[in-house]
Amino acid sequence: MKHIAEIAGVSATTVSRAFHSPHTVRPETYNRILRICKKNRYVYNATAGDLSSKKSTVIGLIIPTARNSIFGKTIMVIQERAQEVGYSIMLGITNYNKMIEQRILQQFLERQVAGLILTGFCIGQEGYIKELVETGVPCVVRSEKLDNNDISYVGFDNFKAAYSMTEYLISLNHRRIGLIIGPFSKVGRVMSRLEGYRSALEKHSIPYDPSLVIEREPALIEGKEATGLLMTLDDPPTALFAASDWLAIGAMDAVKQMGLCVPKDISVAGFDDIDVAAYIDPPLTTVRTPTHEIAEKSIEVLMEMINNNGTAKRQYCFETDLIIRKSCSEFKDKEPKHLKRR
Amino acid sequence: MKHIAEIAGVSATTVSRAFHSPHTVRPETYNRILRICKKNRYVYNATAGDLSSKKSTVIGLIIPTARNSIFGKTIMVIQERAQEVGYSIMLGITNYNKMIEQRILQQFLERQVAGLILTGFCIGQEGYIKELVETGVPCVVRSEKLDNNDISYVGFDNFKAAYSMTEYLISLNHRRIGLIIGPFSKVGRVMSRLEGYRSALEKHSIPYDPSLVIEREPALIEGKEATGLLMTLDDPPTALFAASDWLAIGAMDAVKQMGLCVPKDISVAGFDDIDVAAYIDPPLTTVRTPTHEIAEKSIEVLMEMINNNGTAKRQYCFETDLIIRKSCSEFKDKEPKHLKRR
DNA sequence: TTGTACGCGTTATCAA
DNA sequence: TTGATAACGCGTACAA
Repeated sequence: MKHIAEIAGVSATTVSRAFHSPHTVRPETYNRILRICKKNRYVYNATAGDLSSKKSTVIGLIIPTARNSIFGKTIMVIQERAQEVGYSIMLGITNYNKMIEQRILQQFLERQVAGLILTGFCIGQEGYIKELVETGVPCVVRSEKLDNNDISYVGFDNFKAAYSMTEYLISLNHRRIGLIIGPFSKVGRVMSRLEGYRSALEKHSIPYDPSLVIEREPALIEGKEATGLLMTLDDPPTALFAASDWLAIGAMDAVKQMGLCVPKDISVAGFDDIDVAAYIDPPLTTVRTPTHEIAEKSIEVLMEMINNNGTAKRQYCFETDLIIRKSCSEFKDKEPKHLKRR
Repeated sequence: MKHIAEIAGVSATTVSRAFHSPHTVRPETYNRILRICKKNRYVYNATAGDLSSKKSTVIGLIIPTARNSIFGKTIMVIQERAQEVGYSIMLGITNYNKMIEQRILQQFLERQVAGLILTGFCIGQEGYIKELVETGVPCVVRSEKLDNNDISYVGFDNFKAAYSMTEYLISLNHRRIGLIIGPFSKVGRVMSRLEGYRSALEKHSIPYDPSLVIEREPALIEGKEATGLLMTLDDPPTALFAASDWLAIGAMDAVKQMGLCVPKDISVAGFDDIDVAAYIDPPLTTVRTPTHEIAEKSIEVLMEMINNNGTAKRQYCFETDLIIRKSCSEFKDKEPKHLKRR
């Protein structure tokens, strides 16, 4: 910049002004400066600019995994919106690991991010996050509904969503409902799902059987393996609720390979309503979460907080929908192959 | 830092040293400093540090879309490796749009990224990229095989991969092979795929029919729609080569909804070998690209370049594999329903 | 082992 | 409309 200033015969200050407030500099000078910048391939140093102005134009986005396409969508929406208002995205992936989450958070803070979008957080981090917020770091938690009123969030009710799917399965006369679920021991929103499942069972006086619940990371192969375990139980389930569509698709594959038929022999339900869910055979009955809306609202809220010094707290809880397709059917006693055999 | 220094009764320099070369400061002093940092919740300002040391510990990653799970994998691997060596990832998504690509590139440059990992680049950008490289910005292009020797890349031969799949379909006696393909008019590596297809046809003296080629962004719904178009042709294809698994899965769905059977009535082949490809019914025959290896090698090469002032140029071209599953079969005259009907 | 002085590339402030 | 000067928070060189 100093260099450009010399060539243009003006002060560095004027060059700086040419960038952030062009109207305050004489058009003539302005054009000359710009021309010289082009010619000398000058690139503005946003790092120095941020330092000097004590601002920041990067926001940190933390997600647990990028394998899942719902996070892909989220990333796209957020990055696009951020771009529009001149912000860049720093991305961190935790793998559901608390240590990594901590490290990334620390890294982002050191990088002076203007704000943070978290996808929930690991169990035991709430205190830390709260501290952050108190320090004045704009921060919105997405995909989760928090009890804490001090933290902004944009999410949905995981408990309720899982509850209603479980209840739907129960309404189909299922009593032995297997649950293949994400890392509930690590992440609050997944724990809420488990609680929703348990609560629905309880409501309908169905005893909770821990052997029907398997904790797995959301991936096809995990769903497949877990299903293998579940189906070899002495008293196997007649329905499988996989709290992630990937797990569900993996589960369906396992079931088919056992020579069983979905939903005739066993019902399978998912969670998320990813795009493929409708393309699977049979199309997957699942819970639709408003991924797109959440992503949009998250960045919107964050920008609002940034422009208000992190003061404004917003909490949005979107509705989820039960998407009934063809992978679940009513349980009729003794019909399923795997039960008959015994 | 100055503040911490005052409290600790040392100079700011010493505090600084306590962070990046602890061994040069007396243990006693070191511990005191660290304690005070904790107590005062001091967070290091990496932005200022980078500015001062004229280094940077963030690398820019540019991808066309996050919807595709192969990019998800890529992101995870790269972000993980980067994390390990203390680098942060800035993410940019171009949506296959040249203007956006330009803007993101510019933004990243202004942010003083230490290096760049590009997923190919839009047609017409090569000059710009080359300029970048000449300027000394460490830069590796992934997922593509470049003709240009001045640019580092870690990719595979898109031409060859498409060629061999097309040839495989031809070996199955198909002569009318529909091609549903990504934005080849925008992106070089997709164009290579198209050329591979054409070249294979030519080799086997099959005339190229433009009406059999449809350009779509890689998404389920696009594959579905494109297939609808293709199947209503006067002389419809007997095989569909979708140059992305998502397109292929969409295509299979369309085919099924027409009451046709894969592969009996029509063969469908994909590209990428995403995880679900094996879970679809019938399992998808596709081209496996070494996503994981490419991601790993990309970041490895980039780090190497960064440590060598961007001097070292590396070019890696990995092999792709034909994964033969069940979605393609030999074409026997007059057997397919949609041909019989006519 | 520690401190001083200076510079990194920009913006803010104030004065001209 | 423009410029001089002092920050911003840190690293580096050199001296002590």
